[in-house]
Amino acid sequence: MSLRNALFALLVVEPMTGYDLHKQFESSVGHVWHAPDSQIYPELKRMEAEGLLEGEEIPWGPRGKKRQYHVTEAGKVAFRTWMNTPLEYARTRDPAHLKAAYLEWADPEAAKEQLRVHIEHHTGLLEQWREKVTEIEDGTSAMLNRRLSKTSDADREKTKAYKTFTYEGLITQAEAEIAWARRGLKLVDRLNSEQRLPSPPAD
Amino acid sequence: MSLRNALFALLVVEPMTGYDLHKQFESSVGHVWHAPDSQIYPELKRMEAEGLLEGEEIPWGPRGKKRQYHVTEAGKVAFRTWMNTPLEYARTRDPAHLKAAYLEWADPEAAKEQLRVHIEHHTGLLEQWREKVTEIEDGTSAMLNRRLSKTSDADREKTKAYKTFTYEGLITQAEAEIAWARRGLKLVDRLNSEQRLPSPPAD
DNA sequence: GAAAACATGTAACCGGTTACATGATTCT
DNA sequence: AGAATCATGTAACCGGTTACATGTTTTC
Repeated sequence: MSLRNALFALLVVEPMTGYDLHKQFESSVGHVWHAPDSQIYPELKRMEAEGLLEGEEIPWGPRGKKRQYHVTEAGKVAFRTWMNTPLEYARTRDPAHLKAAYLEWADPEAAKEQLRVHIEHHTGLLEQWREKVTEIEDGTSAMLNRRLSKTSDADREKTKAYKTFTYEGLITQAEAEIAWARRGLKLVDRLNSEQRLPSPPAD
Repeated sequence: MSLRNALFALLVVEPMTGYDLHKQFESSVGHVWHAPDSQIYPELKRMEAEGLLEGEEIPWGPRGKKRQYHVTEAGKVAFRTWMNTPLEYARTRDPAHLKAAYLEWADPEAAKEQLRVHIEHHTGLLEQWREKVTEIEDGTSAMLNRRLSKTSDADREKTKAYKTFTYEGLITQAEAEIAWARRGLKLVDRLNSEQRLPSPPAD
């Protein structure tokens, strides 16, 4: 049940509405967790019902209103407990590698196209993550600055360090995927050129 | 819908029963895909109903029987089509990295314990995958040998090469995770020793 | 004779996705 | 006035997990 903890992670920094959270999932945190609004709003209600959050009605314009949630003490305890509990590792389910294992069933061109898409996908991620690291280092991340402004001096360095550490991990992952797919492209070429050009007779 | 394609991948090699498939998911293919029997049997029935598989009742002992499935031509077309279609990349949902980003909320000891578990988990995977590569190279993989015996000479090298390629990719991933978590351990130590031992006065 | 492995399911549940639905406010 | 954004949901569905349920055959 990690959606709940992703929500905690954002709400311990500052109170937010469901819509604010939804936007966060589209950007920064969205890189490690994503959820559609249809999941966010009901979960917030459940968490409030369980006493982990407290919602406050805030007027918005002449007739509109919105509900801003903040984490209660019970909520902080729950979040801290989750943070201290080791993860359970689920068995892998990796379509990209499943496919790679049976690539002899694909047309060579289709195989290459898929490896190219793999490279593009992870190149896109890589760029975003490098940007994030730059933002953290330059102090130009709005979200992180808000978070740091509410953090004690002692914890400020930690907060930044762990964020950087996370993104560096994701960068390493992406780089590994790209390198792997590049090797795959060469492999497809090699396997198919050999087929067309059999080894010369040993005269 | 990749369970279906994982089943195809196994059944195009040779006919199998649901139980055989279930065992496969516990071992070799289980590294890139896993499914419990409660999912396998109904899916096989559905695939048969759709004409993608054909099941054959096989007597087993005096009273027992089992159902062995083989892929029909329509099934092969479906599998090949999937193999030629690029994957859609779903948005990430990565509990380990989500947690890492907020590690300042965990006790330092709990944080380190989780990084250690991460290392252990991926070390275990690494060992299994290295074994797989060795098996492929030595020709000691029973499953792969059965598969190769039904493969034309031209495709034999491809089959082996793509399998090796896949496992090498998984090895790189695991190594990256281990290296990352090791850096994390050092980071936790550094951040907490600094706290206890503030920088000496610049006299 | 007992245990391990073979063989095949059903049912309840759960987290997540997709599609649908609606209305207010702010910006241009 | 219209578009973009803010704001909040419901409902149907789907893939996957967990727990439950049952019987046969082979091996020791």
